[in-house]
Amino acid sequence: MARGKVQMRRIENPVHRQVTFCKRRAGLLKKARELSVLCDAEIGIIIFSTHGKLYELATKGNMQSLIERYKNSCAETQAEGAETNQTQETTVQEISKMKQEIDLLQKGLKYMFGERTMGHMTLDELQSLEKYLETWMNHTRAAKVTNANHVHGNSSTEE
Amino acid sequence: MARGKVQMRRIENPVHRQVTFCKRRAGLLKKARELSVLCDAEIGIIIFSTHGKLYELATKGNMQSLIERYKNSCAETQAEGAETNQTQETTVQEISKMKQEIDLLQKGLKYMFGERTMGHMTLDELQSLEKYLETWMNHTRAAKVTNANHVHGNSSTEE
DNA sequence: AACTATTTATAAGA
DNA sequence: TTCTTATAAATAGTT
Repeated sequence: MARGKVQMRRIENPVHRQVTFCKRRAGLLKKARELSVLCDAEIGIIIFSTHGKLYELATKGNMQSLIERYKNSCAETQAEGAETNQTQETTVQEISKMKQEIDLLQKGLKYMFGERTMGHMTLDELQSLEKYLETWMNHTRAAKVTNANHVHGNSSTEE
Repeated sequence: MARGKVQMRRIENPVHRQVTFCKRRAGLLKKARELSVLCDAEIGIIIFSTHGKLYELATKGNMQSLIERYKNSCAETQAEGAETNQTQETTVQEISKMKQEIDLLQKGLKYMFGERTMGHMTLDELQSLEKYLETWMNHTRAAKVTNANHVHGNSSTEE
């Protein structure tokens, strides 16, 4: 991009290619961070060099949680295509809320499995977490009953 | 970057933010494609807008295969770390287990927030979920006490 | 969506 | 490899 245009094809000289890779990789990640901050977007980037070395960026949380969100989003898109009906109106907000919950739950999980991240959970977070767990457990128990009913007999309304 | 520098913070004006998001997103994806071609790298980008809309790029194959490669690469890196010191031995397994838990918890969350995915949870999954919630709630309560203690006084062992 | 004045990224050279 | 610099590219504000 400077001192001469660059042809858009693989750089054959390995030294040039390596140098360009370093520079442009840095540029790409910088641009991604800027986009994330300026526009409040969540961005993940995975780069494998020619030789298989991994470089990554996740602007919120970690790559794992981003991948989970990605998978969910894909699943939803497919579901929308199948449905095309009204129940999607509130989905954006619900998803946003879900994301927060998942973050909270992931923190909790880490703690539960013995990592020393408890220090990163505030008292407020812990209290929220406990509240969710309680509510949730009730839901789960109710679901278990319903689900058991379905298994044992009337499944007329299932998908 | 043109006609005036831009402050590196969230653009508050929603119209400006949206326009910038479009422009910079296009720029970022272009840069990624160029890097991939010039340097023969495999690149994946996942972008969630403020409103949760997904944009993605995978320069070789599809995102799914890239994610698989990413997970393998991470697992290898962790395994290497494990060889160096002993306390990492079980980390890969723990992470794998955690991932399963998160999947379970996400399913549960979806149900809790009223999506119709309950049909996708088996009775077994619901029972596991309930068990985890119970165990977890106990942990959380214990943590709350510990955390409160730290807040109120002895913080001698904190980082 | 198209236009430019500027800023930013970067290819080549030191 | 890191720094410099001429130039290409990206883009913020405008129309």
